[in-house]
Amino acid sequence: MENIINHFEKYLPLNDEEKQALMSRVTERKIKRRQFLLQEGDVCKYFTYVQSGCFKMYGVDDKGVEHNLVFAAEDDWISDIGSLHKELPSKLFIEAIEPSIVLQISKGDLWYLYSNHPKFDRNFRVIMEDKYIELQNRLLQAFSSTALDRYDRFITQYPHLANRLPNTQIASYLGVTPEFLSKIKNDRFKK
Amino acid sequence: MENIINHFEKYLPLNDEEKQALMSRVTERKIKRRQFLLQEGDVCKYFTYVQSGCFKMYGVDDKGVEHNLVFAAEDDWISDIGSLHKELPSKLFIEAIEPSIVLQISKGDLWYLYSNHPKFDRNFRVIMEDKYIELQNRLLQAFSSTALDRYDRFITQYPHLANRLPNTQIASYLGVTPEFLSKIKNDRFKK
DNA sequence: AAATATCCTTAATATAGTTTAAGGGTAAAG
DNA sequence: CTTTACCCTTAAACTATATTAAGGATATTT
Repeated sequence: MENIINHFEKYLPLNDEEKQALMSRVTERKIKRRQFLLQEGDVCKYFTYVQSGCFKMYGVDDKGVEHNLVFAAEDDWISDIGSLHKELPSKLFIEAIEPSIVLQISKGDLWYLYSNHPKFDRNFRVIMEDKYIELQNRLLQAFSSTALDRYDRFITQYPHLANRLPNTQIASYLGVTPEFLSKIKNDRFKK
Repeated sequence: MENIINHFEKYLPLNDEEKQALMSRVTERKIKRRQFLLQEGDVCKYFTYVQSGCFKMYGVDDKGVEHNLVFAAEDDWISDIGSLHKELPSKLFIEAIEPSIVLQISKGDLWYLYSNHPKFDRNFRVIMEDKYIELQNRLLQAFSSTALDRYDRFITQYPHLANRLPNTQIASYLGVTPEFLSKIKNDRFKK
């Protein structure tokens, strides 16, 4: 629980009342490797804070191939925002890559925090903005640079993830096959 | 001015005081074709509502090729959120594709509206969410479907844009060259 | 209305990335 | 501690898309 409080206090200090409100609205869960927080067709019910472990959020195409949209490790958030806010069935999966511990806030509790403690309003808006910016950069990269460039940037930008994740997951994030990523790494090493 | 009020009232009705606050914080500008609202290296100063006309927001790669991230036509918003909120130099351009009329809100005025009229807070959060969802879908598509599929979805999802925009702009949005888009369209027609 | 700039198409050649297949290596689960 | 499942690599054949080049068609600007 301390982690999530520290997380918010990176932006703005919380008073005791706010800490209390947050802690009472959050549910801790232990998640096994390969367990799902969300499956395609279900409505996303929670905004999830990752206390420890690691998750991927991905879509599956017609051929059954998975495409990783985002990873979330310790001290990060994960949710299908679209499904959560509009209460529509998700097209995505959220799955644990490692055994994990999460803190979840339901949509109702999130609304409660927003309207009773405006500080959370601002905090969550900043979180959303950061996520938006991340996606925008990713999209620009996807269109304007080669797979090798994207790999280079990935390992410099997310070194903690690059070490932990199997290459097959990184390949899916970069938008290439594992075979091609293997080739990229080999070519890169030779230089 | 009526347009922007109608726009907000799609979500929630505004009272006179709110309408007044909005109208007094908004600046109308006439923009010529090819005029920029934002250029790479500048800090994005405004959240812009498009009353009439059409804009593109794009990045330019090492080779000088433009990559369209989003379009915004009548009754839509456009801004480099990252640059606006963090006050950092943008890596993007926002340029008019047609002669346009816009209503702009500065960051300061936006903050004023948020803190004095909570309804705008909710409205702008919904706008942001919608933009986020749009980007997320676009990213998933970029990785999981072929250029032909992306083109098909584009013309069914944005028919009003598909008619108006030159193919070269659509190609840049889809992430292909104009030559290849031309081929796609030809193949598609033959079926 | 003329002049200029931009846009669209076609086609040949080139390339980044995929597919298929197969063997060996590593980590998870019983 | 063994077995099963997953992961990584290599390489050859294949495919979607890029590049280059060039001519004709539309718009915009003068």
